[in-house]
This record gives sequence, C-alpha cells and structure tokens, in this order.
Amino acid sequence: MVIHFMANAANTDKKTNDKRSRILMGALKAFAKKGFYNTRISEIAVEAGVADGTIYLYFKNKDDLLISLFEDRMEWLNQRMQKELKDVHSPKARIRKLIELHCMLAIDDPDLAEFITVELRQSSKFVKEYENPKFHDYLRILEGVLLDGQPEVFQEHLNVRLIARAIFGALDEVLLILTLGAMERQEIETFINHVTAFVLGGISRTQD
Amino acid sequence: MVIHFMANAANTDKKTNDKRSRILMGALKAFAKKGFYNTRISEIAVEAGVADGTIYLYFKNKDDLLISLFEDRMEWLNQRMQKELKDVHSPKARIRKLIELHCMLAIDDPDLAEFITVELRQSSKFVKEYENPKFHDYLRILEGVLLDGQPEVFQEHLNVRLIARAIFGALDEVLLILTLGAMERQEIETFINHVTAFVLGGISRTQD
DNA sequence: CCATAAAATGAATCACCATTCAGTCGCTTT
DNA sequence: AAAGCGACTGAATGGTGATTCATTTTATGG
Repeated sequence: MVIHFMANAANTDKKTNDKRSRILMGALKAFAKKGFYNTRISEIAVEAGVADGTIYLYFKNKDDLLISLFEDRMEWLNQRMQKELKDVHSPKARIRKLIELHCMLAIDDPDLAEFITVELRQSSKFVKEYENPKFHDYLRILEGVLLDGQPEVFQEHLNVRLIARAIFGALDEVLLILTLGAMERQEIETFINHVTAFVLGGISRTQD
Repeated sequence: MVIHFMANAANTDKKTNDKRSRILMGALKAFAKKGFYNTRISEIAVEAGVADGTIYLYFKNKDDLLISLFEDRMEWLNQRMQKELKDVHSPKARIRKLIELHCMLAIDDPDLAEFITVELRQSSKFVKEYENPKFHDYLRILEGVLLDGQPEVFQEHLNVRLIARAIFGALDEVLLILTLGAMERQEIETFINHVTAFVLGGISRTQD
C-alpha cells in the first residue's frame, strides 16, 4: 500500500514536472521571441505541445507563469554560478569567471539571455507584488565576490552594493549586444576580455 | 494673404504643439507609472486633459506615441548632453560630466528616468521596424568622448563601441536604483563619485 | 453676423485573448 | 468489466481597450 502510493506519487511527479517544464520551455522560447505582452497563451501551448487549459493546471495565470519562469531559470543560473565559482579562488579570476559565465549565456541559451536582458526590469516593476528574489540572489553572489577580494586586491572604499549593480548593468548590456548579432565564439572571447579588463580596472587597487 | 497664412500657420502650430506636447507629457507620466502595456489610451487622455480621440489626431496609434515620445525626449537629452559637454575639455572631466548628467535625470525628471530605464529595451525590440536612432545618437556621443580621450588618457586598445555600451549599461542600472529609492541629493553625489571612479578606473591608462 | 473649415470630442464598435469548465481520455482498483 | 479518478482538452465566454467616426465645438474670414 505504502509502496504503491510512493510509486504512484513519483510517477505523477515525474509526469507533472515533465509537462510543467515543457510549458516553461515553451514560454521561454515565446517570450524571448515576442516579449511577454505580445505572447498569447495559445502560442505557448503550441510550443509546449499541450492544450491552452493545461497551462492553468500548472500556473495560476500568465503573470504567475512569468514569475515561475524567472524563479526557475535564475535559480538554475545562480546554482551554476556558485558551482563554477567554487573552484576559483583568486578574486580577479572569480570576476573573470563570472563575466565569462554571464556572457556565455548568449551561446549556451540565447533564449534565456534574451529573456533576461529584455524582461527582467519590466517584470520586477510591473508584475504586481513581485520582488524578484532570485535576481537579488544573483546580485548577492556578485557582491560576495567583491567583498571577498576587497581586503586584498579591490579598492577598500568600494560601495559594493552600488558597484555590483553597475557591473551587472554593464554585463547585461553587453549580453544584449551578444544576443542580437550572431557572433563567432572567438569574437565573443575577445569581448569578454575587453569587458573583464574594463571591470577589473574599475575595481582593482593597481593597474595590472 | 501670405501674412495671414503665416500667422495662421504659426498659431495653429503653436496650439498643435501645445496639445501634442501635453499628450506626450501625459504619456510619459503614465508609462513611467504603469509601463507601456499597462497604460490605457484613456488614462493618457485624462492625464493630458484631452479626449481619447484627440490623441489619434496627433499620433497614428499607441506604438507611434511611444516612438514619438522616445524621439522627443532622447533628442532633448542628446542636445542637453552635447551642450553641457561643449564647455568641458579634459577627457576625464567629460566622462564625469556625462555620468553626472545621466544620473541627475533621477532628480530632474524622475518620470523620464523611469521611462528610459524600463521601456528602452522593450521598445527597440518589440515595436516593429523601430531602430531607435536617437538612442544610438546617445551612444555615439559617449563613443565620441572615449575616442577624443583615447590617444592621451584612455587605453589605446579600448573597443570603444563595446565599452560605450558597457558604460551605458552601468549608468542605466545605477539610474534605475536612483529612481527607486528616493535619495538625498548628497547621497546621489556620493553615488556619482563612486561610479565615476569605477568607470574612469576601467578606461584610464593609469590609476589616479 | 453668417458660412465654412478645422479641431476636438467621446460613445460605440469590434477584434482580441486570458481564463473557464463541461466533457473526454486513460489508468487504476476492485 | 465497470466504476472511479485525475489529468487533460479546447471551444465558449466575457471583459477589455484600441481605434473610429458621427456629431459638436471652436476658429477664421468675408
């Protein structure tokens, strides 16, 4: 009896998650292409291969779908960020890694890159009540890297919170360019080098 | 006859411009508060003190209103930028001036600040056919300042186009913070100093 | 002061689309 | 095998809001 229940639940969960994540994928693709407000629920449904109504079994409404998509993807992004930063110890190298990862979104998942660069502000401003905690987690990771390096290599008077925002803004804008023009991997690497030099120059104690 | 016509035209133009600019003001206020897609034409009409239909005498449709608003305000911003930069000659001082002006929007015209930070990307991406030339003019001003200073004080290998974007992104993000929390003028000045130090550090040949 | 044109109005239209829900499907249990 | 149950479907609903246009108001000129 118990075993049955468990198996059942696991199965249901699997199917549930599968469908839910297909809907999220469809929404991401559609939002990236046409933006939140220009995307019809029916388009997401087609993209996900489900009926319109099915979406409402997994999400309260269109706003909730947007928010859930943010939560899901930013969570993933933050975890990846933290995992990759774990192995890097020099503060400057961590900054470089962070910039690399941020920019590599343009290649790894262009839809996600586009979604973040274009919808992030809108959503945290106009989807009522939504504070976008996962985005703030991202900022906190960046702040953490700055704080860790501050006593040694970064300027002691940095306003960490402010500069983290400025760096995020710079990266976001660069990511936006990357998603627009299709670029060679090589060219992207050059971009990353330039941006890294710019950011490190802005925060380091001494010029390299 | 000619004189009559002229006077007539001038008069009409004046009234026309007056009403047109009242509509633009109303749209700016409404867009800043609720965003483009959540703003009803009727709300703009109320804000401007005109009838709904009147808006369509001056603008083709809602998209056109958005675009016209961009053109109008960015044009104004660019002109102000260029005028103020005219008197400043040292490259570093010009960068500082540019950052100051950008940030001062949060105080001088919070609605405009909010509008630019939140609607700029959306619009250039989803309002079909619109290339947002005035925004690119802004970028070109920034690039110009970098280029002017490059032979002397800024790093010779700067990718000017890229770094201009990065700087814009950083400023935009900072402006976004400024518009959210109401701040003292003093605190804003501190912010400006930090951001200026960050940017100059990122582009200068030698640490100051 | 009248005639004509121009500008402005705002109620009515109508296309659109998020959301709902009555009905179907397929699987499990007995 | 049939009843029960949860997941799923997609056509129908209802609210919404951009846009239109018949009508009214205001300005112009003789």
